[in-house]
Amino acid sequence: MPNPSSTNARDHAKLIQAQDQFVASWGRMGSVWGISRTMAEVHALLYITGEPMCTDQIMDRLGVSRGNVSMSVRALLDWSVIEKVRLPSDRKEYYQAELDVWSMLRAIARERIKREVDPMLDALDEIAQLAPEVKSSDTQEARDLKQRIDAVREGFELITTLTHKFAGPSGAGLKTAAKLLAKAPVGSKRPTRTHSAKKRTKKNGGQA
Amino acid sequence: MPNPSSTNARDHAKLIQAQDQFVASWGRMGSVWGISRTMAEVHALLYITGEPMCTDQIMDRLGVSRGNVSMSVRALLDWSVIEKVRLPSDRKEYYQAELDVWSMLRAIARERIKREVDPMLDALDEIAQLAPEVKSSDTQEARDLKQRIDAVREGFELITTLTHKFAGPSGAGLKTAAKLLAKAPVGSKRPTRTHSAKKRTKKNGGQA
DNA sequence: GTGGGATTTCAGAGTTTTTTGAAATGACTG
DNA sequence: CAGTCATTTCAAAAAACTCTGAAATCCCAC
Repeated sequence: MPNPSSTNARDHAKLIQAQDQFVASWGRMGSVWGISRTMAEVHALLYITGEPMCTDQIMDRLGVSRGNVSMSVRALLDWSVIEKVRLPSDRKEYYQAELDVWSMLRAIARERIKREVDPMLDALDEIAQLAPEVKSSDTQEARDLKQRIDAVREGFELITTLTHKFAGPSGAGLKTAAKLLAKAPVGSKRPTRTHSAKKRTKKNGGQA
Repeated sequence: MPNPSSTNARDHAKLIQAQDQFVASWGRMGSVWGISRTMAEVHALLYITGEPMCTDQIMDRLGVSRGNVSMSVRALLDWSVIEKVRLPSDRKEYYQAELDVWSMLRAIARERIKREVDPMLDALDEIAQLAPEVKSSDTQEARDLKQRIDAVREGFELITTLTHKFAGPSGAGLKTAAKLLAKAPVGSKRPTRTHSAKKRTKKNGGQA
């Protein structure tokens, strides 16, 4: 590279370095999110640069295979955290990240619920089919079992509802939610021992 | 322990089956939480039965090795979702699960933040060391970079704060938080059921 | 159609995580 | 303390997961 202004050249290097480091961290974290490292890195790269990039650019910058980029990009499109862009000058597909962080965090929350909580709820529904038969000869054991399953289900249903409300595609407000909570007084450890929330089972199209 | 009259015997089988299925689901989910399958299963077993159990009972019921049970139990103790119990009759250690679901969910949230968000925040701090040097010759690119990193950091910091507040060891209230949110009006949107009946059983979003 | 690149797919190689099992250590009792 | 049984540790095996690369497919301009 020439030195148009030596200061700019140095700064540019720093900038690239910062970007790379961001990409690396995000990638490391990906594994912890149940996302593959590459998928996380691709996303990080598109997010941090803000530029539309094509497959080859991504391959080169991250040093991963074409196939891997293809699969990662596909998944990110499904998650709707990146989108296709057509550059008039070029025949290739370009990809660009959604630039609002909150939409990104929302997507993560949404996907996690879909992959973690929902299947569990389905399973609980299924299990509930087995348990209720124990109604006539209700041993203590049987009643306890049902009670515990319901407790778990209630918790997970609440979480799902909240996620749909705040992180759903309509997306009004993960940020809103956060702010609401941040300023809410955290009720002192007064044990409000009501186990109120009743059976508002909003059974989605689950199995069984 | 139970005293099965022939009707009870059938019910008892169902009960065991329901327990096993719960354990299996929880275990499957474990991998998705970054918990090993066995660790999740041990916890599920102790939770769903509610009984104190010793290493051998757990081994037999789950069909895993002694070493594996030992390590899983240790981790669960560290997370404080189970505790040691001494039975006067027996020399072995027995383990028993915390029976409040919310304490369990809280533990999960707490651990996840510790393992996912905190390291990311540290990384962002480090990256922020590189970026600021780009202040004088501020290209648009440089300013964008800083702005994006800050946006991410803000988001993650908010999440951390909230988790400490609501899921921290003092633990006042994941449930409280959920309730606060559940009744809060969401932004401009009326609480209509527009997309309520969404198919829960949906294919995983194309993740490799 | 046809040619030439862009994209997708997927079997197998490579990597990481989890589990096993047996030896080492610890803990209690007589 | 010596014996017995419980628990922990850890190297190596097994399982799960991710990535590669080349062949197959798609897509568009001519």
